[in-house]
Amino acid sequence: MEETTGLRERKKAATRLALHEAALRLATEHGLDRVTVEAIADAANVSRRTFSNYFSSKEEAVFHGDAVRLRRLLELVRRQPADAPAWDALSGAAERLAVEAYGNAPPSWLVHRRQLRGHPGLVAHQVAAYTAIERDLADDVAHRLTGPDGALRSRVLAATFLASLRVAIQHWIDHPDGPLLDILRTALTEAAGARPGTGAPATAG
Amino acid sequence: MEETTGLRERKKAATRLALHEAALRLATEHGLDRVTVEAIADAANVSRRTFSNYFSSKEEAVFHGDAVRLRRLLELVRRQPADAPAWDALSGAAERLAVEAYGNAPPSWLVHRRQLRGHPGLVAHQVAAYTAIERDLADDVAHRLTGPDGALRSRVLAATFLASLRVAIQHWIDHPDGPLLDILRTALTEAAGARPGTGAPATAG
DNA sequence: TCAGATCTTGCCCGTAGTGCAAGTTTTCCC
DNA sequence: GGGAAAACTTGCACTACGGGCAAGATCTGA
Repeated sequence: MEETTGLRERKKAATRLALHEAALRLATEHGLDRVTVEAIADAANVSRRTFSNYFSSKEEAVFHGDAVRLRRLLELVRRQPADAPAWDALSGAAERLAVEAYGNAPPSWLVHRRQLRGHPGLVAHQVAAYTAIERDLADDVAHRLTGPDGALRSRVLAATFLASLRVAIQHWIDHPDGPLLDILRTALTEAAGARPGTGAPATAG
Repeated sequence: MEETTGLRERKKAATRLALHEAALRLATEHGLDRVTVEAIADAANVSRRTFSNYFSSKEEAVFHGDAVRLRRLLELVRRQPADAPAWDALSGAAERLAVEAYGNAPPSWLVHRRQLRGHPGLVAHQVAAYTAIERDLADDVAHRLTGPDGALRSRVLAATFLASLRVAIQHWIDHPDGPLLDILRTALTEAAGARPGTGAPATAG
């Protein structure tokens, strides 16, 4: 827990956070496409040019929080027991994330997020953020797999896992009746056992 | 198979196709970010403004082919046997798509696609295109599910299925040793049975 | 304290996306 | 076949975005 960062680094973090929060607030207030980069920069007391030094687009600024949480997820996966099978490691890390990063999210956060739901440019960036770490995640779980086609199968695992996580969080934002953890478990169970849950496929013709 | 379309419609289709092909060709030749919308429009003999009437961005023009195939996939899913379980319907449709839409793709197509691999703006758009139909797909398979949490679970199914399909196609483009169908089956099997495939099926504690 | 590294800002340019209105092509119906 | 209506194309103008560049401000390390 060493927080011995220099002043410069702390200022940068503060600016990044200010831009992120300004972007989130303005986007939920007026709708993202009625908010200019300049307005976000103004709200964070920096120039338009400086905004570009931190984020490459409005969308990236809005989803900065998600990006942080996704990096945290990677960290959690790496810290799973060395002998845990791939899917167990992934779902274990996800459940941990659901508690530590979303467990005590203020209701206002949910309201904010629900405002942003459905905006085309935003969902595009959101899924892009998820798939951005797909390769890293696949690399991290590859060693937990046995059998042939490791590269392909670890990639499928990472992709389906991230898709499940994304859907679970989205569902929770839309229907916040109950903790995310319950929804996440349902989603991960469905993903892990698509076969038994839907009926026996048996080679499916 | 009625092709009784009017002249206007045929012209529009031709223009759309010309723009798509020009975008694909120029992007593979020079790299997408060194190609302007104006250049694509010129290559298709229309104005820059007309380009915007057909596609909202370069990326959309490049991925027009994928969008068409994804719509076709929806169609194939709807035509699956009414009593087929959800996952069977999805994988059945995917296997059909692999044959009919990718089965006789010329090698040059694979080369083109490999050129585009890894471009950040492109993968973002690609995954966005996939998730764009996620909701429709979920609605189409919801009635094939039994049990509680149908909305969530059908969404998870659609999302994980599309993720698997995307990964399979990507893997095939990167390693075209063998038909897509084989890779697809491996991917879908891994997705459907993530748990048993990865090692110990029983809680693995 | 001070030199070097790093960050911020304004300026500028090329590109993107879009409303609008005028001109062109296709359709539809008599 | 003719002519009005609908649909499409195009150029223009304007806003916004992203990023290179250089000058000034701020932080760091010795």
